[in-house]
Amino acid sequence: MQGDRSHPTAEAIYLRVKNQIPHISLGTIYRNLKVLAEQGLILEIPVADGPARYDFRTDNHYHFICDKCGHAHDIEMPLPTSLTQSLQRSGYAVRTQQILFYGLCPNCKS
Amino acid sequence: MQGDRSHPTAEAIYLRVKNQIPHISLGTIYRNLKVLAEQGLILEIPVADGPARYDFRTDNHYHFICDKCGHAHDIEMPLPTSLTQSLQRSGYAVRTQQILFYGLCPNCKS
DNA sequence: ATAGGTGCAAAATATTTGCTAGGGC
DNA sequence: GCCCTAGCAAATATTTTGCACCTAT
Repeated sequence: MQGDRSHPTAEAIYLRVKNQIPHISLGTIYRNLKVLAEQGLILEIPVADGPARYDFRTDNHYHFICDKCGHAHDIEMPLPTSLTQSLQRSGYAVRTQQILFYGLCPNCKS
Repeated sequence: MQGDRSHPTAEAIYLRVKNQIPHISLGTIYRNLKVLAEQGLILEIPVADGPARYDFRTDNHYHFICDKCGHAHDIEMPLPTSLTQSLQRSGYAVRTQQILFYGLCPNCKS
């Protein structure tokens, strides 16, 4: 699962895990995802008009949510650390950040 | 409402509007917020662990959600347009973007 | 009269929780 | 046995929707 780049919803994870552990329940999935997210081991991505996505990558990167296919793409671009630094100078303690783009992905655009 | 900087939830907006229009319903609030957001006239901000916030500013800016007080602060920093441009060069059609920081705000940090 | 927007309430969706029970030490 | 975690189902939270009605054109 660590190598997963598909940003699945809790539901999708549930279905997948169920193949391995047929009696697992959705509640358990949510419970564990929440704990993992609190620990900072995974990333919870709340999305407009839909269930949250989960990301198993914890290195800083962006996401692009396609309006049409709904797929969440990883965007490989370096984070401008200047933003975080600037915030910290202003007295904010940044725990995590999230940069989200919405629009049409290359596939759906054409 | 246009000058509002408090990033209210639909519920908060409902309560406020109800002062003016006592018989308004929450469903109508949601309905109208959704339309406005689709038109790009307001911004819908999905938040982890809570209801979406709405922002009446449409100029590009960031938000900082405090883990403790839950308040959404406006962060006044210029958007690096290079990111969007880079995405567009890669074939993405960017409709809107959203940069969200989570952590402790200056008030709650101390 | 017709179109568009609304109230109301039910439905749909998403997530959390209480409680009981089972597995590992 | 004790503790931790899970299953299950109910509860909660959030958002959307159907439908009848009202109002302005």
